[in-house]
Amino acid sequence: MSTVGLQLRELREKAGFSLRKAAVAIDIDVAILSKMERGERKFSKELVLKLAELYKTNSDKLVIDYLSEKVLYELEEEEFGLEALKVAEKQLKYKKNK
Amino acid sequence: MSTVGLQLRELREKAGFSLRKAAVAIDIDVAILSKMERGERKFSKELVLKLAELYKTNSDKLVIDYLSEKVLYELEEEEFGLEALKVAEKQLKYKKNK
DNA sequence: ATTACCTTTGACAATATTAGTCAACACATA
DNA sequence: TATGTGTTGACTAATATTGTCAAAGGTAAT
Repeated sequence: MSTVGLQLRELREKAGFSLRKAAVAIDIDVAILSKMERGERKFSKELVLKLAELYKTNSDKLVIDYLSEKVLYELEEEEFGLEALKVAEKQLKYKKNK
Repeated sequence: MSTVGLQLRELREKAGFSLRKAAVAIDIDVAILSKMERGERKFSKELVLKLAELYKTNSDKLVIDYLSEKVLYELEEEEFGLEALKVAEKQLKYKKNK
């Protein structure tokens, strides 16, 4: 399950766009959008932003979830995934204070 | 800087392997190992494990750092990188208890 | 100064992964 | 039937990753 996909599907429906209309509006093939919403294909950040704009919604949470999914994808099945995340977090915090 | 690269370089030197010998032992081109140790190319997990074994050292920390680097690479320059990590962590913890 | 190592570098080819295109399908409804 | 909906799979194109190779430059010993 892709939460970004589900979120964007809901947003699209609430905004009254058909899959085709939305795809045309952001200039991609309808097949791609269909697959992305269902998690069969990964989103790109660019498309997440375009869709958020199209649906007139704030993109922050969407982007965060998008990144989170990307990270989890890399860590799936990894025994030390959680430890790796903690190390990454520490490094990132440190970097921010540079 | 790649901490995995640096760590593996130190380990190699302590174990008394030349770059060439180590590369031969794990069956890769010496150029690749050279680049990996210096962070010019990404390691694969498989190679990290092979090298750890070659150097007779525990691989856990190396793997964790390897994964952490991979994750940070995806998040570099991302405004919401830290938030994404936290979401990912939460999801991973949840998943572990399934 | 040549031999024998070492590491680094860059150009190139091979492969794998990801992204995009397209046509057809199934479903519903006017 | 005609129109609009979303889904699917096969195919191609583009991009990224990996592997190969030859050559360069360094160091040390003889």
